[in-house]
Amino acid sequence: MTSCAEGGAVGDCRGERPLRRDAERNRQRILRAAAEVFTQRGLDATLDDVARQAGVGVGTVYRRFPDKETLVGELFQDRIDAMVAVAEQACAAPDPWQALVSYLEYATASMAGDLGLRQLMMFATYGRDRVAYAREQMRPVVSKLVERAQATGALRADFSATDVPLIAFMLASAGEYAGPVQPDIWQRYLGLVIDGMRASRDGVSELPVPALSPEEIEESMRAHGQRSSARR
Amino acid sequence: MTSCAEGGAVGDCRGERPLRRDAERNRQRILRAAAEVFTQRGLDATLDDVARQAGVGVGTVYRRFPDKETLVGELFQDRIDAMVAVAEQACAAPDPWQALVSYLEYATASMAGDLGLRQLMMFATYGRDRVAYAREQMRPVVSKLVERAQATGALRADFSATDVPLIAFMLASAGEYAGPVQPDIWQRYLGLVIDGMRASRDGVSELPVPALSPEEIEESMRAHGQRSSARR
DNA sequence: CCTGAGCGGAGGCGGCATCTCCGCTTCGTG
DNA sequence: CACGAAGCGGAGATGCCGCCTCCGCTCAGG
Repeated sequence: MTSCAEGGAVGDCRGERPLRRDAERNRQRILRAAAEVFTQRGLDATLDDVARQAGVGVGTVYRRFPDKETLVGELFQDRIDAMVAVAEQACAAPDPWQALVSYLEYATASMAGDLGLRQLMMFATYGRDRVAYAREQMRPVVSKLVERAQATGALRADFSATDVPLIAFMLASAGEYAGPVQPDIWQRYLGLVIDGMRASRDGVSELPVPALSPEEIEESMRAHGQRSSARR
Repeated sequence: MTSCAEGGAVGDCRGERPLRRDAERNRQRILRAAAEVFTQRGLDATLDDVARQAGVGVGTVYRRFPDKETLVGELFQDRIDAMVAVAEQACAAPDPWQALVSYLEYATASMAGDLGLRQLMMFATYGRDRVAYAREQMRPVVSKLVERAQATGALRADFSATDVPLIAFMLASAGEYAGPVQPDIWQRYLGLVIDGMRASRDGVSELPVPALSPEEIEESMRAHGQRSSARR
């Protein structure tokens, strides 16, 4: 299918044929649109949705990306990489407790703000090995983060490195529910969890975000009902 | 459609016509099967699935329950009621802190063990007003639970009654992820959160469940991948 | 100006969930 | 026991939806 491998023609052909300028522009539009759509509506979103959002025809999308999986992969690769990179940076921070907390916050924020990423990381419908590899890289780094924090005595001893991804996912899920109404509510529960992670404490640290009001809860429920019928 | 309202026949007819014995038996089977299926696989499960599980034909299901919504409603009504009832019972407990914790545990356990209930309560695709009504009833009771626990000084002052349902949902979501591998993992994070809810503490309370091993996390991911492709 | 890369979007295809229909079975009553 | 009605099963009608293809037209750019 490659345009040049056919007849054993001239020279090396593996360089990307440079793509006409308008085509390249469309490619970028598609990428941007896909990011937006998958982030907000999750991986269930249609490539037709992406096309509409990008303002191009479906055909254009499929010409550029052979299928959904490829597009999703290309899109989230760097976001996953970032996850690993931030963990490594955190390792270099001076205060081990703060380092762990920051990382947890970063991980949660990423997943809370991005339904697609959350689905990708936790339910592996698409980039299984990609994600598995990232997780593999992450593991020792997070372990180190946890051990160090425990060594200073700030982190409770029964906390485990594997708790980190699960907590991030869990908090992000809370955010999912309240998403349309108060997207940052996860910060409140992260605060709570962090206080629970301390080896000991006197008093409490202030929760960064106010609780939802009963009306807001009600509204969340309504919004979710609408969304799931509108989306499907 | 009622069999008796047709011709202005004898006496009162609103009593349920008693249903032949085998039919009643099947009805029960269906109800039991539906409970099992919706609990384990969520509200997306098909009525065909329910029929298969019950060992009856689809037709039988549809003859007894006009549509999915009716069946789901009938099924979850008492589970929702139980949620309210337990809250009220908790109010009567002697130790306010323990009462709140017990209720939180009960609510989380219910949702963690029942995907259908979780979807029903949080995403309201089906019994919107039923759930809304239950929530309405629950609200003052939970408020009381929270206020009392705060009055004793055990519960941090910035905790709010609306945090209760969100926390339950959040913890249950963690359980959802680890479901097939370690269904009780939510208890671990409930422990963590509870320690975070205390106004102050010295040291930590033991977490009731060990963390997942890296292998178990891996396995969860794999299981989820399979499940979502097998189910759809 | 002219050529082919690129475009759009209708529509083919396959899959899936809901619900119906009708010939056969079973209950239970006279 | 016999027979009418209640009940049953499950193939399949129906409608919907997501993925992807195809072909006639457009327009970038040498």
